[in-house]
Amino acid sequence: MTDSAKPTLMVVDGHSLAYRAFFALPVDNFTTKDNQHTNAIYGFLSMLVNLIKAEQPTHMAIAFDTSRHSFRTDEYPEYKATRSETPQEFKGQIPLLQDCLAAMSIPVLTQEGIEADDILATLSTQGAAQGYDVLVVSGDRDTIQLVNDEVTLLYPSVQGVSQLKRYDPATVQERYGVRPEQYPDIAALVGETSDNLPGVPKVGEKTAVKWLTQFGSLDELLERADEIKGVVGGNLREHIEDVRRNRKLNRLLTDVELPVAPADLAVTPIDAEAVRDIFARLEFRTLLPRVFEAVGAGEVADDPAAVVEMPVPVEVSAADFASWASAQTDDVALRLTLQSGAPLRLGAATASELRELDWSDATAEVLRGWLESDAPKALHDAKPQLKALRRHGVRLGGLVYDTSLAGWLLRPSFPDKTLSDLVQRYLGEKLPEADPSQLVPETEGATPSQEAWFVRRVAEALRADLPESVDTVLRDIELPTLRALADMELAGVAVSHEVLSTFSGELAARADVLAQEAFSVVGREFNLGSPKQLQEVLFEDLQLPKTRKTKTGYSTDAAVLADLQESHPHPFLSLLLQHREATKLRQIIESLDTAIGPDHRVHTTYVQTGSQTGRLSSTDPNLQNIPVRTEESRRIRSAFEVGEGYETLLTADYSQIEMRIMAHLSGDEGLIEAFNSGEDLHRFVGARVFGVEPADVTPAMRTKVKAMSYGLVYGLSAFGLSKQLRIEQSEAKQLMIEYFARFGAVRDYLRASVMKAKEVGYTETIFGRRRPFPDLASPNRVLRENAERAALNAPIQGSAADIMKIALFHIHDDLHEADLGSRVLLQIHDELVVEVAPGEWDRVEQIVRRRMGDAAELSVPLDVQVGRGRDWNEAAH
DNA sequence: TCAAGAACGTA
DNA sequence: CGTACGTTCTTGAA
Repeated sequence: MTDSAKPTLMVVDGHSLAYRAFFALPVDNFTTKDNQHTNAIYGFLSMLVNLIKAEQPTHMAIAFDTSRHSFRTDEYPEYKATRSETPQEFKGQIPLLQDCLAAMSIPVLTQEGIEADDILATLSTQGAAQGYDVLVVSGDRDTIQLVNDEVTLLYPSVQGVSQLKRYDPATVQERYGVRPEQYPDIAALVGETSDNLPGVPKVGEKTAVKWLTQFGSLDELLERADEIKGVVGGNLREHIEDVRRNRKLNRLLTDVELPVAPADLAVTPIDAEAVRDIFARLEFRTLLPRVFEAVGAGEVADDPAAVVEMPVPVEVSAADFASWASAQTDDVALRLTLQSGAPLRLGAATASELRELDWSDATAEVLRGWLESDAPKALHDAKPQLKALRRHGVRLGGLVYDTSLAGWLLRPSFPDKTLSDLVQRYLGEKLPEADPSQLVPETEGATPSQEAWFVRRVAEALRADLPESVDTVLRDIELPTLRALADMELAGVAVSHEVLSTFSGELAARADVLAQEAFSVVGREFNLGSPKQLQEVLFEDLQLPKTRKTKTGYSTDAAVLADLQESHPHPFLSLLLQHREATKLRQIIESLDTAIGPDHRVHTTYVQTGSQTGRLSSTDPNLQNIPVRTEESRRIRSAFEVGEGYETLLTADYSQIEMRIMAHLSGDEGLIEAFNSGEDLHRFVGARVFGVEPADVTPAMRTKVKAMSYGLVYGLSAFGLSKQLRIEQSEAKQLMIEYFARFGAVRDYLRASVMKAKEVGYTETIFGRRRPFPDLASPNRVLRENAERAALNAPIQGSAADIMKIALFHIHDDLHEADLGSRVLLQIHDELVVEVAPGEWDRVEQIVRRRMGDAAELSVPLDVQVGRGRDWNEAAH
């Protein structure tokens, strides 16, 4: 504890601590929407706030290095020369950090040619002499020399910047075995690798301390260096000049001419407005109250925009609700709470009023008019609420905003899903929630109208943040898609339990037989599903060669086993593969079977915010990965049947949509011609690449260019291509050369597209959907190259997803508007499954073909394949 | 009971 | 050392 009578001067090495924060905090969580990295700033400020709160300094300053150049480099050019280049992502944060400090009225000190630590040394010396308790905060060990009875060092521990270790003379003595002012002597002898200051070989801390204790001082030691015996003695004598130089360089300057004295550094009130501004720009929400709390000055409440008094919820009758809602001109935020998919209570919020009521069939009738009208409504995660209303015969109209979709569009990589997450991130507040683990919660959760009020405010914050193109995607693509998805989920798809269970029985019997055979081949029984036990059998019992390494052992995946089978044929391998196949299919069937509802249909849930690219995902169960590749596995698809009261299933899929998008985006004339020629794509490309007539393209040639074409979309390498095609890397490389010789614009486009992404920090689809890629600027090669491949793929996969969504909601809306009974059931990325009502085939087919074909205006046609059948398998063409 | 990893299904 | 997903199973720690 510091003496409360004395003022406390805190001096901080801004550079070294921010640098530590930079490496301690994951950049992913600290990147603004315009891709400014903020991890170092956040980490530093967070630490500073904690320090201020704990230490209550009366005077304060933060020192920064100006550049790497200093009087030390003049003296010894190699000083710090081995330090790797400071990452650009770090450098860019320093000016912003200094802006923050300026707003917080904390003096920032820099001096040309002088390092931050010299400034600290000078101030701490002056401060101690003038009767201050001094706290030096630095990540540089050289500052240990400053410690004395008046000066305490706070040094970050290995755990990171949040944990500071306190060094007073006793602690230094205990840790290093010498007095603080002797520490530089040790450092001089041992050397400092990070500063590129070599010391005496074979001399570590232990030896240095021993010598210093023995001789009393460094000068004495160097004077009598010939008294030291052995190899280290020789080393010392040989490196005596290095030691002198080190000692000279690690002595901190205590007489730097500074424009300020300790007395000028008195803590002054912060500029609340400026802090709020810059924190908003850096998207720091939670830090703001912490800063205000720590400095105890400037109330958050002095900004009227920041204080938002929540109105009191008013319980109303359905009739009152209806007339109140109808009178609103602005958006109304809605929140319908549910219990097992059924409406419970409805809450609504405007900027100044909250209304709520219990849901019942009677309220449904009274509210129907307003709910179904175009009166603008904002919701969070509208889909389940839409579905609940639909089950009660209400079709919600006027959905103009969904904060869950908006939050995802702005930051597709963030896991923010719940309203609570968004309130935390965009308002920096906590959504009141009842503790679910308590029967009688201590804190009340928010009521529906209070939640709606938060929805409204989050929507406002998001509207301000969303770039225009992204807002267009929200309105013109995502919201209409949401309505279609709600209906698709409600409809479900008819699945035959009989077909599934027959198949499942067969597979179970087969898996048993295969397992028994496998056991007899190996000579013992074990769990075929356990990779661990499997490895024992493969590599110990059977003595097969070790395969590709995984984190936990050796891989036993299908590709590896197939390779193994080729090099070391063994009956067990094929039995194992067949067993895997049978059990996998059975697994899928079982999960599908248990998902069949009382209506004999399976209702998946489409997660609209489930991908980073704009695709949908499907869960509970996932209907987007139903097997199709093998003849046998397609029996599962034949269990997906046309439902009672409907005539047939229609499937429609885009052929090669991603390649078409690539042709469009790249403008490659060869590829565009390929799609306009009507020739089979891979045959056409093969003919060009191998210089033969299309008719003379062999299946092997076709396979190669097909793999290459698809690989392009994923950013594949010659290595990857060779592995995929099981050919030599040199041949793969040659294939790529030939390919690009004919389709060079494709390569040019892909290159340019990644370059552009590096520049602006995000990729964009044809329709303006964005995906940020902070890692494109990463100094870590693996991270950066992964980001490059993903950035290559994102506009292509994302544009395809946009196109399919546009087609989907148009079809959905057309069917509804034309009063047709037919309905879309499934979306599998580039395929739709439609249940066609009796007598509607022709009209439905026309709508589907037209809407899919016209979903986007590309420089190549969008080819749509349509199939028809009683079940999904039959309907596939 | 939970999380991580391996494996594998789809586009 | 090819993108994007979700599910199941085993395993080992809690």
